[in-house]
Amino acid sequence: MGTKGDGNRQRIIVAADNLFYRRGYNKTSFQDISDATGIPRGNFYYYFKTKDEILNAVVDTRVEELSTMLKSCEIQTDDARERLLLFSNMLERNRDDVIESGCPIGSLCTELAKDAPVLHDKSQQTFLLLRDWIKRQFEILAITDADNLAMDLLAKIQGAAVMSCVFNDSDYVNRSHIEIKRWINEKTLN
Amino acid sequence: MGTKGDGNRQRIIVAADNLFYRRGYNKTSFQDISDATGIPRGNFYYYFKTKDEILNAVVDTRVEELSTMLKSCEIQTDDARERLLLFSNMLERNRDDVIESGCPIGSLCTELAKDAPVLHDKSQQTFLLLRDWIKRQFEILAITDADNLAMDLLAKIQGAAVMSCVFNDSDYVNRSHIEIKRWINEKTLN
DNA sequence: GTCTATAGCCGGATAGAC
DNA sequence: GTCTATCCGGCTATAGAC
Repeated sequence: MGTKGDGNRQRIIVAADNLFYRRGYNKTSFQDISDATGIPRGNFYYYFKTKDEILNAVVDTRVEELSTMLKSCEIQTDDARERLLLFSNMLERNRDDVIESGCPIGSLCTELAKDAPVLHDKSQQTFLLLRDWIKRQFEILAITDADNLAMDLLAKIQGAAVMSCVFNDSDYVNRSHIEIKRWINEKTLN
Repeated sequence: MGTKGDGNRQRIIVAADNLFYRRGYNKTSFQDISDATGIPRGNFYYYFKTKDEILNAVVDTRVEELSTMLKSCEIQTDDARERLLLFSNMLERNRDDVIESGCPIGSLCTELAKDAPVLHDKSQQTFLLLRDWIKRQFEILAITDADNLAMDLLAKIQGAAVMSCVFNDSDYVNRSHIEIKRWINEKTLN
């Protein structure tokens, strides 16, 4: 804590986070992270025992950051419907990245579901946080099947992310964001 | 044609298809395909110059097989609404595989979108075939925005695939298939 | 057409000097 | 804490015998 190494550790996590997203976990090498940070390959093992540990740290960071963002939605308004719309607006800001590389959360999870059960479980944590938060918003509104609705909203978001990435289609992204907001209103109004 | 080698070529494609799906393209090695087929590694280069060429052959095969399946839907009924429902039933048969490894088409495309533009373009072909076929069914029913509806249906399917794989949730898969059929009926009836 | 051997590279991980 | 040198294994791909 407070030592110089913490800065490097953080820089490794940030660079790895970005590379895992743009290139995928399996295609990202220590050399790639070294190139991005300027920190020599061999040095990584002072901060992390294995590549898997870097992934763990990346997911922990994502969970923390997402948690902070969701809390900021809660601070901005007490209306759970408006919170869900704020959350949807947050997604819109990642438009261009999603077209290029898909959803950072969904694509990582899908990649790690293949032949890497331990890492898949870890990457799932980001989804669990989201699912629970969305569910709570529906519960606040006294809507039944809150958990199913949370799954449906996440599915809508993931479906839109896959399609916009597959077809590199920015018009589709815009359409789907409008549709997501319409859906939130349909489910939460009256 | 008709030579012995065509049989081996085909066996390589089938094994690679399966492995690309279960392990991902990047994690699948020639050794893996060799283990699965019994054909020695070095022998692959008689049939394919590079790993990328194997992917090309795999996608070509998928496009052909999917095309055959869609044509069988067309033969079974002239009612485009029923065709879409038949297509939805086809998806249901892959339930367990989707929970384990996601959608074969979507997950491959998402993986290759990252840092492999040429391969991404190739893998897109399967989606283009689907999109066009679904669109034509809506057009037959004289429904406007046929292409947008095709995208919406594909997005629903992809979203459901991602979520069921992320959470290994077979209840959710069942729910989502019911919802997809309800959606098809909603859009095509009256 | 089939198979073995191996080149040549790059990956993750380690050892140890400073 | 930082950095270099290096091991070892697995990878794609090639050469060439049969």
